[in-house]
Amino acid sequence: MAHSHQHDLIDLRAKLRGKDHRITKPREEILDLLGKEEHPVTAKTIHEKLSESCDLVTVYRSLKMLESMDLVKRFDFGDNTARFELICPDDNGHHHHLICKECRTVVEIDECFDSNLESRIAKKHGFAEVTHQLEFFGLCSSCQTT
Amino acid sequence: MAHSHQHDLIDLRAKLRGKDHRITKPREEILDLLGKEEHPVTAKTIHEKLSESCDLVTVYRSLKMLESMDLVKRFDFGDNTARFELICPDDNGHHHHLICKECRTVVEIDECFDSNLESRIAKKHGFAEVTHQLEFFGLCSSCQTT
DNA sequence: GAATAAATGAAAAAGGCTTGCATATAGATT
DNA sequence: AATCTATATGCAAGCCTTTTTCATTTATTC
Ligand SMILES: [Mn+2]
Ligand SMILES: [Mn+2]
Ligand SMILES: [Zn+2]
Ligand SMILES: [Zn+2]
Repeated sequence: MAHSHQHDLIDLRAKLRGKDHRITKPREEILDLLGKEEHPVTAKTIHEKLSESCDLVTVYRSLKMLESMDLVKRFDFGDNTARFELICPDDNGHHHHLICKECRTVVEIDECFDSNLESRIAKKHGFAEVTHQLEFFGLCSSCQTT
Repeated sequence: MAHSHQHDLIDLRAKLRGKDHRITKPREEILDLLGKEEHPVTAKTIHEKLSESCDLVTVYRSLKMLESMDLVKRFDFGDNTARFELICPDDNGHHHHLICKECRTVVEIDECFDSNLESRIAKKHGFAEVTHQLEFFGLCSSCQTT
């Protein structure tokens, strides 16, 4: 844990260098915190979990910056609240979720549709750099028994 | 146009009857207006386009009601603003969009991935009534030349 | 036409997120 | 280690979408 954190920080320094971006306590701690989360979390949740507290505005600004550096990815579960997840190298941030409409339980999904669909759509409409946002919604086993 | 509107209204009456829901001018006109749109529109846009104006709150309330009756579907293009589209019978409201990250141009997409993916995911995690939200984002041909 | 349950308007507020500006601090320079 | 400078932060204010409250109006039933 301590080591992987150390590693993250080295990576972070490398990524931020030359961009005139600084390593600050809030940014460190936000990354650290995100590294421990299993699912996307809201800015508010992050703010509440910070041990060395900072302003909520700083959390928003940090997240925006980390997102722009491709260290963090933003997800949208359809409740008017952005959620953030650390981008991990194996899926490069590209994965999806299954969310219970009732209790809001989240399951990480590692499957995706065939990429041909996306490239076909891109080509058909002359679009470039096409990506997608895909989330599944349903009723988890507990919530079905109502 | 006039006829299809008439038809919509008959449908509407049928659907609302028995639910203690009433046919009102704002609801009629919102449905009428949505029937003319090619892409999802925001509550604000709808409000601005209403000829017989009503309060924006009424637009929100009407949309929520129409959504709950499965007459209208809500979409999320990732800009913190809900967009609404009339559910048309041929796709039953299930379709997706391709949105230009730059100019926000919207293309209606009628393709989707194989439904096996969804049922596999549902089964694997014990979820029921699983649906999905899928939107594509990219750069349209005009916006690529930057 | 009267009764009644639902819908509306108006004002206020909630909630997420952003902006402006003065102050503090990271990282570079000496 | 002290200094410098651009970047980051805190705080207050504001923006924007959406919701809530409550008195009034209106659609539908009888
Ligand atoms: Mn995830
Ligand atoms: Mn559409
Ligand atoms: Zn559930
Ligand atoms: Zn474009």
